[in-house]
Amino acid sequence: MPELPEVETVCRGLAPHLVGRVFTAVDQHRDTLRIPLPDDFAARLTGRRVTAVNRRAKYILVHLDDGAVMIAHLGMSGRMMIHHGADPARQRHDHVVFHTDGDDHVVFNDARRFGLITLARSDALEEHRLFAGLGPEPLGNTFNGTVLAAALKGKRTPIKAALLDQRVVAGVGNIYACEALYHAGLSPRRLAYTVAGQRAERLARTVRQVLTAAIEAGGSSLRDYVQSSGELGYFQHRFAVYDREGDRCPGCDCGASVRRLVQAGRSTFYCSRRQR
DNA sequence: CTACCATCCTGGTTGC
DNA sequence: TGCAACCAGGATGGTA
Repeated sequence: MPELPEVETVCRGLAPHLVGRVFTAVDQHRDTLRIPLPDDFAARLTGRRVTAVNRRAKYILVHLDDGAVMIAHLGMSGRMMIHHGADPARQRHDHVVFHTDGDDHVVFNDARRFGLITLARSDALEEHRLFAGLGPEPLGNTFNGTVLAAALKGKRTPIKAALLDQRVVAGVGNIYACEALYHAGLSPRRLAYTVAGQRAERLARTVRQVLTAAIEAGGSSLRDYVQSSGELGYFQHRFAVYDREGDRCPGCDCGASVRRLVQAGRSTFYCSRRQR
């Protein structure tokens, strides 16, 4: 489920249930997700109080009172679900259950196991191998057209692929790359280095706008729940092009229809009239 | 550098 | 209805 808006939504859903709470027990049902869980994972969390929950790129960060941080990535199919009251029956693909001293517990479920959970020191996060090299946060105040153009300079790869490169900008995935390019009027095939100046300004702006609008909508729910509460995000109803092959281009009177192409093994949706 | 491919894994949808 | 092929929100590593 997860690009930046979905991960942000999950963090906001988790925070009220975790911040200030103590992990009373952690049930670990699997040793390895995308990477192995740390040694003594459950023991290192048990008894710790959560001080904050936030996000970097598509990573969920759960900060603990001993200076450790739990890093979680949802991959393609990961979910963090909040369960109230007594333990419900374990569901298929529930890998870790976090019990707190509150009324509820959090379950990490991931059918495909492309997600990961690990631990790091909060004072060394930016040097952690998962974070070293990540580009700017698109909703942060360091991201703008100038910064984007600098990251794209000299890159002869298609702009669509460049937006998916987490070193260029952190947190954009397949859906929002398509949407941002559409709103910027840029062809997904355009070579990245040609996006500079006004084009880069425009693209930086549309990336920011589409992500912000998606967060306000609670993210997008395709096949899965997004919000930890189990509610559905609804930004998918506002997609201009993503998964809309054959639909009329929605934003103008160009009369063209949305097309699909494959780039770097991923589907790209676009309007060839509007996007140049 | 670049493009391209395969890989990790499961499940839902589509088409015959 | 059965079954196989194909597709999926991500990231990485290898090859030419």
